[in-house]
Amino acid sequence: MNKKQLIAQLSGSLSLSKADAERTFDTITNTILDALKGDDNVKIAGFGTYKVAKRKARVGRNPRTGEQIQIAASQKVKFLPAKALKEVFNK
Amino acid sequence: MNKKQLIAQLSGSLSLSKADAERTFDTITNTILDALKGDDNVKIAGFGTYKVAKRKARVGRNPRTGEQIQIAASQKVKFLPAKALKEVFNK
DNA sequence: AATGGGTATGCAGTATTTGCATATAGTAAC
DNA sequence: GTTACTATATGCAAATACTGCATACCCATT
Repeated sequence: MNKKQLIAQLSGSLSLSKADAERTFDTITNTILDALKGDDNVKIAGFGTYKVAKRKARVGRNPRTGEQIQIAASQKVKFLPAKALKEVFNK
Repeated sequence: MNKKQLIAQLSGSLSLSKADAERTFDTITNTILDALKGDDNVKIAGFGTYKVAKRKARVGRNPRTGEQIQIAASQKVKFLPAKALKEVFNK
């Protein structure tokens, strides 16, 4: 399922136009992103937690040449599924 | 930021009552979950991809006792941040 | 306001994932 | 239709995930 399909489905479920559904959806993702940018974890009960994980610098490798390279520290968004979410898939 | 705070913020941004904002948000998460339950990955351009990762059974260990234990196969939801999302945090 | 419940943390050791460069193929967005 | 993004594939080192369990904590619901 891609974003377009998701929007189409939401449009139906929420009785919104597709444009409105998309705007609503984008507002939500932007709100979450803004919180994360502010180094604020986002906890959604029953769904999961978004958090920014700091990754240390380390040694990597160019798989094409085999050459070793230094990889800088970076950050990425992690999503930790809530307990309820795991149970859905393991029953 | 927890769900309540997120809902409050969305309520303002979207000019919805908190009850409506919450219903909208729940509809979205449920839609995503339903797709995942149907073994369908959810790709949100510019945000990320939710996918169900199947984990094989394997041998683990109780770190308290050192005892070896068999861990059953399981599934969990993985979120892979999109390229745009990584860039936000590494600039 | 209180209480129950989900979540974070720490612990040890192993299994798993990550992420590098880069091109291509496929898909999605506009 | 054309542009933009994403998945895939490759080898390999190091970071991280995962497990049971107890504690502390914060949230949600009554």
